[in-house]
This record gives sequence, C-alpha cells and structure tokens, in this order.
Amino acid sequence: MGNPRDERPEHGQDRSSSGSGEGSAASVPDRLLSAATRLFAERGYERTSVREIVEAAGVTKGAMYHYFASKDDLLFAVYQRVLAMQMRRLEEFATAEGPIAERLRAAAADVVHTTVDNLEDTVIFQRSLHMLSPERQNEVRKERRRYHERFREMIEDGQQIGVFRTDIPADIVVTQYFGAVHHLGMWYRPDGELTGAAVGDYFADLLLNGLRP
Amino acid sequence: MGNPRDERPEHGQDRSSSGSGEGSAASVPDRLLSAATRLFAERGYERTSVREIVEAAGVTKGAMYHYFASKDDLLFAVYQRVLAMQMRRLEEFATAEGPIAERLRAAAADVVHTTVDNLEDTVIFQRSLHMLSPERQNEVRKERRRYHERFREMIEDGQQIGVFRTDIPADIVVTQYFGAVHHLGMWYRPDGELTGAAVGDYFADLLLNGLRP
Amino acid sequence: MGNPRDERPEHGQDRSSSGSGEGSAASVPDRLLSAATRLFAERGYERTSVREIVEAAGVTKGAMYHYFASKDDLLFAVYQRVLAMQMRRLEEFATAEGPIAERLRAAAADVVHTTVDNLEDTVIFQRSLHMLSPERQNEVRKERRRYHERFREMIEDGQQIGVFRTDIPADIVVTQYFGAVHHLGMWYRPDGELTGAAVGDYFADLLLNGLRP
Amino acid sequence: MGNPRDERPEHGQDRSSSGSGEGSAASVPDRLLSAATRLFAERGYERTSVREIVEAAGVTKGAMYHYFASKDDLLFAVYQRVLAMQMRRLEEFATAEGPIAERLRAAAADVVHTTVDNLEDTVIFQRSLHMLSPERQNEVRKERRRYHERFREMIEDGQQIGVFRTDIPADIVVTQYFGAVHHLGMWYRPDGELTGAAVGDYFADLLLNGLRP
DNA sequence: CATGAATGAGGTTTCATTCAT
DNA sequence: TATGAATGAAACCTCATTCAT
Repeated sequence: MGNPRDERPEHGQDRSSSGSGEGSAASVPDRLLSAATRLFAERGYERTSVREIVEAAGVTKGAMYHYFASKDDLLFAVYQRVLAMQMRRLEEFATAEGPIAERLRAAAADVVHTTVDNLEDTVIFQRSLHMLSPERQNEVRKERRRYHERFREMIEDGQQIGVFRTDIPADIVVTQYFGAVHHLGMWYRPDGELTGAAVGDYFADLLLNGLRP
Repeated sequence: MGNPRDERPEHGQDRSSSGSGEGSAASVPDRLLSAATRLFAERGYERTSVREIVEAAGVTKGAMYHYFASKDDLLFAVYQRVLAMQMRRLEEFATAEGPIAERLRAAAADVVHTTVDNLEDTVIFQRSLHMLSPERQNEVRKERRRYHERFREMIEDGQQIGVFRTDIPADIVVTQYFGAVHHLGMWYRPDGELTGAAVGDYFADLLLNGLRP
Repeated sequence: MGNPRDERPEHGQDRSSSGSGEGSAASVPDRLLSAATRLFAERGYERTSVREIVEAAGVTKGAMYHYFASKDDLLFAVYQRVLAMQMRRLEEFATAEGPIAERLRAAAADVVHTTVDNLEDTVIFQRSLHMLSPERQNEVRKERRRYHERFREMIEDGQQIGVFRTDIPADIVVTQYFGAVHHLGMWYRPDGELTGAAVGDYFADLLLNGLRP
Repeated sequence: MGNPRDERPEHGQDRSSSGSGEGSAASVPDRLLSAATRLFAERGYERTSVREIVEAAGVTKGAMYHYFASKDDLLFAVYQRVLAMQMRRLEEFATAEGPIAERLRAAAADVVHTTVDNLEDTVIFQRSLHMLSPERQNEVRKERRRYHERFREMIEDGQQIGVFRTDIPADIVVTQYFGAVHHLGMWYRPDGELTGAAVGDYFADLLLNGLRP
C-alpha cells in the first residue's frame, strides 16, 4: 500500500512452516515477531527498545530493518496477526449450523477463550494502538469494525426472529461485550483460579441473559 | 509515601479554588495537570515530552519540577484525581436509600455518565498504567480494587436477598461491567449520536438484565 | 520564522563580545560555529559528524542541541554569518564617494580580498548549499540575489553614464564575476605566491577591462 | 590505476553503443551511470543512497557491485566521463585553424555551451569532488589541470604575438574564466530566457574584451 | 519561587558493503 | 552474472532531569 519497502518478503502471516518460538529454529521474521510480542506485552511498546527486541530474537539490528521498515512496522505486524486470527475464528462460528443463540454463545465464549490464550496480544492491542502511525491506526480500526459488524449481525439475526430483546441496539451490546473481553488483559491471570473456558462461559451467560427479551 | 518531595505543596485534589483550565487564571499545578491530561490523552504519555507540557501550561520547566517530582509524578497525579472522584461518587450511590436493584442501576449508569464526561482521563487510565513506576502501579491497582469491591458488595447484597442470580460470581460481573466502561474511551465520541446518559441506561439495563435470576 | 526553537538565545551574529575561537574563552555557540566552520570546510558537511563538532568545540551534544536545532541549523548559521558580512562590506563600497568605475573596482577587489580571507566560509558556501533544507536554501538564495542586485546596480549606473559597455547585460557580468570569486575556494591557497590583494587587483582589472566600451 | 577491480568490463566511456537512458534498452553500467548522474545532481552524492540508484536504474545491488567497486567508484566514473568529453572538445578547438583570438573565442563559447548542455555533470563536478577518495581527487585535479593548461597555452600564444594584454598572468585569466563557467550550474536554467549559445557569446566576449591590450 | 543552560545516556534508523547461493 | 539476506558501525537527535543563580 505504497509502502517504501513493499518488496520485502512476506512475514508473520504463516508461522507454521518453521515454528513460532524465538529459538533459532524459526525464521528471522518469526523470531522477531515473537520477541516483540513478548516484550511489548511485558513492558510496553515505548519501554521496549529495538536493541532489546533484536537481542531477544537473536538477530542483528540490520536484519530486523531488513524485514521490518520500523519499530512501528513490527507493532503493526503484531496487530495484523491478531486481527487475522480473530476474524478467522469468528467466521467459523458465524457460519456454523444451529440456532442463533447457540452460535452466539459459542462465539462469545470462544473469543474469551482465545483472548486468554493470547493474553499478550490482547494487552498490546489495548495499550499500544496509539503508538501506530495514524494511517495504520485507521487500518486496524477498520478491520476491528468489520469484526464487530460480523458479530453484530449475529445479534441482529436473533433480534429479528425474536429470541433477543430489541429494545437495546445491537451496537451497544457488541461494544459492551468486547469492552469486557479486551479488559481481560488487565486482570485475568492464567495461573489464577479461573480457566479461560470458565470465564468464557460466565461471559457468554451474561451476554445471553442480558439479551433475553 | 516515601516520596522524596513530600514536602511540596498539595495539588490536584481540589481544582475548584482557582478554576481548572490551562489559562493563566488557574494555579500553576492545575494548569500543568490540565495540560498533561489533555496531551497524555491526545498522544499518549510516551509521546508527550515535558517540554510540550510546560509549554502548553505556559510555565517553565523549573516550575514544573518545583511542583512535580517527575513526569511520572504528573501522570500519577492524574490517576489520583480520577480515582478520588470515582470513589466519591460510588460511595454516594452505595449509601443511598432504596432497593438494591435501583441503587445498582443508578450507580452503573452514573459511572458511564461520569466516564464519558471525563473521557480523557479514561483514555489515559487504560493506556498508561504501565508507564507508572511499579510501586505506583500497585497503589493505583489497590485503589481500583477497593472501588471494584465496593461495587461488588452491592451485587452480592442483591444476590443474598435473591433479586440477582447467584450462579455467576459477582466478581465476574464486576470486571465484565468495568471492562465495558473502560472501553468507552476507545469508541465513544461526545459529538456522536448517543448521549452519555443514553449509553449509561443501556449499559445499566444490560447489567441488570444479565443479573436477572 | 516559525522555528520550533525560536526561543533559544541569539547567537552567531555578534561574536565580538567573547572572542571567536574554539578555545574555552568564547561562548558555547561561538565555539560551535567556529568548529563547525573549520570541519565543514575541511571534510564537508556530510563527512563531519555532530560528535566531531562538539568534541572540537569542547561541549556536549546536549549543549549543541540547546543552541542549534539541528546540524542543518548549524550550517545555516554559517551561511547567515557569511551573508551578513558580505552585504555589510558591499554596502560600504556602494555608498562611498568617487566615480563609479573606481567604486566598482574597489568593491570587486574587496570581495576577492574578503573571500580569500575567509576561504573556509567560501568553500562551505559553494559546496554545501544543497545540504540545507529547501526552505533555507531559498532563504540563502534570496539573500544572495539581493547581494548580486546591489552589485549589478553599480554596473548599470556605469552603463547609464556611458563608462561601461552596454551590449552585455549587467546580469551576465555579475554572475560571471561572482562565479570566478566563488571559485577561489577551489584553487587559491593562502600559502601560495599570490596575495589576496594581488588576485583582487587582477580580477578587478579583468572585470573593468571587460566592461570597457 | 591500482583499482582492486580493474578486471571488470569497461564502461562509461562510450555510451553510444546502446543508448544512454536509464530505460531497459541501455546496458546495465550505462543505466547505473545515468541514474547516478541524475540523482547525484538532484540531491547530492551524500543524500543519494545506493538503494535509490539501483532502483532508479532498475537493477539489483549485486549487479551494481559487479560493475562498480563502490559508490565512490560510481562517482568517479561520472567525473571520468565529463573530463574525457571536455578534453576531447578543447583539443579540437585548440588545434583548429585560424587566428588565436578566434580560436579562443570559439573554445570559450563552446565550453559554456557544453556546460549548459550537461548541467547535471557540472553540478556534480563542483559539489562532490571532496567525496572522492583523496587519490581520486588528485587524479581528477591533475586531469583538470591539464585541461586548464591547454587553455592557458592558447592565451599565452595570444600574449606572445601581442593580441592579448600581458600585464595579467594567463593563469589568473583561466581560473577566472572557469570559475565563471563552473558557476553556471548554480544559476543557469535551461528553461530560462538565455540560450546556452547566448551565454557562451557573452562570456567569450567578456573574456576577449578583458584580454584586450 | 523560578529560570534555563547543560548534561549524558539512550533512542531509532540508515547505509555501504559482503557473501553464500 | 546476479541475487538479496545479513552485517555492524555510526549517524542524528530527544529527553527527563539537575543545578547554579
């Protein structure tokens, strides 16, 4: 998209070929992405220096700038990976069989599950959007919106056939729910008492209960 | 609390005495706090330099360091102001008269209302906690927790007398709700269609509906 | 002129107060300007690092950036000093008494004299204009043009009263002459046989001879 | 001449064989030379990166380093091409028939003409000599000097037979004249009012007039 | 109370060049 | 011939903070 380094190799989208850790097995871009994700979540984007990232990934600064145009670009790659994954999963639930209430419940629970499984991504997502360039913020927000709309459509389907209350805009319900989901990164601890599945059930329950006519 | 400059004059708690803008009418600490709040919300803590803050506040760097020990200290002051205000309001609703469901509904709607009235504070709150020193992060989290607990107690009260469902931990309900509230800073726009009061009503509705046995 | 650091102290215009060497006697900006001039002439703008400049001036990098917004700004300051000095001298000759041919000869000889006395400035002037920001290039060119116009007016005065030939545009004569003057930096060596005064006389002679009707 | 890669194929001397543009028609070295010339003139040697050159030429970095030992080598090739061309032309005029004054006038006008026809080369020539390695600077200067000497000989010839004044060293006249010529790159614009031929005539006129006894 | 010059460590990025393929 | 990933040194600059006045 007009990027001055668009000729550089693809990366980040398909990490299956060579693993996804920061060990020397994975590809250089993958290792960088992993290290960046961990560090950005751990101490924040601005508190993480490029030096720290490349050291954690075991590559040189030059190598990093060969694959990523900037530190910002690295952050953006994290966002892209998360967004793609979330959209993929939602699509699966949305197009599944079964009554809408069940599909919504499943999708709602799954997004929680996925979120706690990728807490680092979630933390970064919430905290560092404003560190992206305005253009990229917009790109992320746009994709975000598409995701929300997909979710909203499920709710509206239920409203139309009368299984969900209609005196509340589906929009509000969606933002309310995802607010809660994003917030997970602020309090959920994997080593706590609650499993991700449990939280997912509770959240889905609250959502469905809230939508009861 | 172990602060090296505890002898410095109080500030930030009471902005009523001399106005609260950044104009030359308000006191120096107030002007700094206002400028910092605006800039931190606008471009993030990390992207805001001390120079920018003092310029926006119309004071010199020396003056700033006279009132605030550090940039971090300035951020902390923002947090303190927000926390104190929120707690004050919640306390009022919690100790009011009337059935618990009504009091919860009112408090829940009010926190939304207050949040959209102070969106800048909310944005900073969500985004920049990790920029505080670990000690201060803990201080903020502790105060936060007290706030949540106060809210949780209201829900538990309702659960005990049977007006709220009990098969969901009150904790989960609280975090779910505040997740949504904090998220407001990410999408609510004062110049949009929805008033803060309307969103508050919807949110409170969803909360109460979700708690219906 | 809209410069983000316009509040910084004046510098470079008046170096008489505290000497003009790079020794510790002169002011910090003066020392920086001296060191920069020497180094830029010696090895070129791009080949000179900020580190080298501040080391030669005996100040820290931070101090330099306190007085000069950028390396570019330092170069611009060199240009400003040269331009101001040249204009001041030309004005003196232009407004002196005597026949126009004599005044032109004196001014023409003097500009050579001054140029060889400040060869470093001249070398930089010729070589590094393109390293300035476009805006500043324009500023320099504009001042340059004013200087040339002042010189051209003297020639036109002579043409009008018939002491200079009129079949050659005064413009051409001026640019031709200053081309030769600027070129001095490329070949004149202070330790060579020719004194600056001698070269000045020859150049002025050629100019006047060329203008003979 | 001591070049570590002297075994590489000849280039740059004869651009007629395969065109001289940067299009895919010309040979790789020619395309590189064209692109480099344009970019060096446009933004300066230092501001032009190897990446930009190879992109403009439509080749890869590896290809460039196959034909040119370094970026410096590319710049040197530009100098060589210019020098060879200038010397060739001067030789033609110097060895032509006719009175010395006419031959000098023709040569003087021609060098102006050629210069404005190759303004990019001229700009680079003036501006970037100091970016060459010291050895190559010397090589260029030496060739330069040979050129000047050839020109000076013409003047001395005229002085000996009494058609030129002798009270000014021919050296001075030469440097004066070429200073003016080199300066053309600083002010002459092909799209301006003056043709190169017109400027050449004026310059030659001034030169000859200046030499009148 | 307030100033503003000075610090100095650390930040991101660029770049010419090499080398295994 | 040609590729393009990788290097690593060095570049410019920012910034929170201090301190003498």
